[in-house]
Amino acid sequence: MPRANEEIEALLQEYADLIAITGGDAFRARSYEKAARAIGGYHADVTKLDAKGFQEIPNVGKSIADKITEYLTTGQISVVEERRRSVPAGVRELMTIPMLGPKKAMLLYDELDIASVDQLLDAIHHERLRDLKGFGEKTEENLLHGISLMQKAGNRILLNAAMDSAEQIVAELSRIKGCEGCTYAGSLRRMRETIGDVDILVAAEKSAPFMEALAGLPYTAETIAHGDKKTSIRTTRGLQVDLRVLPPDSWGAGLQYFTGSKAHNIRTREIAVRHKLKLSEYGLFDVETGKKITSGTEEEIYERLGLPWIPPTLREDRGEIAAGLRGELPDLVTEKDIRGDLHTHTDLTDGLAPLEDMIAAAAACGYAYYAITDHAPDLAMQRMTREKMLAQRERVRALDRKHRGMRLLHGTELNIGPEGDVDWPADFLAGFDICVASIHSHFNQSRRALTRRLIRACENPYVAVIGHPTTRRIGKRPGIDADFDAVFEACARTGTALEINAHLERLDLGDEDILRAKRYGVKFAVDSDSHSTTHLPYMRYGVATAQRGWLTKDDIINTWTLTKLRAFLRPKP
DNA sequence: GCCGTTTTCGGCCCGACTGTTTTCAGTCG
Repeated sequence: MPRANEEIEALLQEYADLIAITGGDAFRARSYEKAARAIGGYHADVTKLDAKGFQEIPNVGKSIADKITEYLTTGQISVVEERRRSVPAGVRELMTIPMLGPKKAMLLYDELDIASVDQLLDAIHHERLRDLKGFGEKTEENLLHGISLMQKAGNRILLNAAMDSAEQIVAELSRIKGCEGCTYAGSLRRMRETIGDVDILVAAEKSAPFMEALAGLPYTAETIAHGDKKTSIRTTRGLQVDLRVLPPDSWGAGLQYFTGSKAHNIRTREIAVRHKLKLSEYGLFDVETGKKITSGTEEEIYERLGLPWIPPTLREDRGEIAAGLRGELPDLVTEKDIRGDLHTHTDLTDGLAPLEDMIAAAAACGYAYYAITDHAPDLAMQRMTREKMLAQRERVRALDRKHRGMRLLHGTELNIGPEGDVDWPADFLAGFDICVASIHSHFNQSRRALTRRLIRACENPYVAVIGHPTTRRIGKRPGIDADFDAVFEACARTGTALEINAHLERLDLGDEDILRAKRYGVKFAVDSDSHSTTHLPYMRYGVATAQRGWLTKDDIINTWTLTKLRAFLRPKP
């Protein structure tokens, strides 16, 4: 279901992990990692390339090209299968725990036969790690913390992974004769940042053809439940998909019910009760007569309850019902309001695509303007220099207006150091059209230090946007512990925008922080933080997150005209 | 395993932090 590029990326990444676990050449492991990333982010579909085309992908040579060919013809890569046999899958799973890399994972397996997270937990609780070389009390504590973080994320998967599966299934089921409507509902329709399982709804008179089709899809690994009204399957990737087939005339009620959230539905049902009505997945009914009033569309149901239609991204019982009753729902930003992307990378630093490719892909998104913001030198691994940056600027200037008239902004993503200072002095920063500044390290400073650090960055006259403000990685790392109310206040005071980073592991700021920040009058920038042309479309998830934070286009600087945006980007007094 | 202003070998993003050690290995961004 994901495109072949992603399948191969996952396989090669797995191979790299297996090499690292079994103590193979670290540089060889790294080669596979680099190739995996390059293939995953490559603009062209590998199934459309020939063997020669594979080697045009950066970091892919003869050996890896052969492995791609093998995968496309046989569906697997034999050396990966071989290595899998010598290392239990659970050992690799251990590596997903923060602080646990290949060496420690293998040591745990070799010495203590630990090959799953549960076994590790058990061993920690029985103090069996104490005698292991390199493991101490603090390590145990960190492991427990890491495991609890993972378990809090549970089996939920990232938004785009669920969306890819759902859209594919919807496309398949929509083709079946008798389908009068088909869409996804649940937390996916509400665009929550992680998804537990996917709910698909179909409107049709007969359910059987749809149930059978779902059970028979190539990526269906097992059927969990199979009935008249509902079928549940698990995909080969472990994602649960529930399909419900509704009679066409109860489409609206079903969609409203299965979209949720539960808390939102409780509110709507309470309103129904007050109107002497009953709302269920089958429709809106008169309590006394039992007669159905309406069920065809969501709009009709909300209307009969005295409400305007409420966008799914707002249905979290965060005041949307009350706002709807007052007629004060926000006019939410949409993807077509976005005029440009203000945080993107190229292969000059850690991006995968050359400048020209990124710009062409951005122009194809229909943007009026686009900012290139490669990393600055304080992220030492990026090896940035003033000279490289100035040379890039010349190329950017030369490409200005050359793609569908799209205007280019030359910017940078600065690193906010431990004391809140950034890479370059004022005179050099003044040469950029836009400076995004973000935290990339020293996450464990005190709350006071972190707060001061972010506020100092806001106070820098050249910093226009704070990138991924909390620096969380969903399911991997919590956000930093800063006093964000103080930061939001500083952003509003200094005219610094906060980013809504659309990277699926970040979605940072998240919806709840956005709601809080908005109350301070802060402006936002919804950015993809693309490191490849294939990342540009993730903008949609940033916009959805902005919607979940109740933002309108006035709140978001990259919906503004270039003139208005440039005024905002001018150095602060 | 990939790559080339270093060109068929010999490097490979670099530095810092952490917890363990008592001088460093492992992990991370």
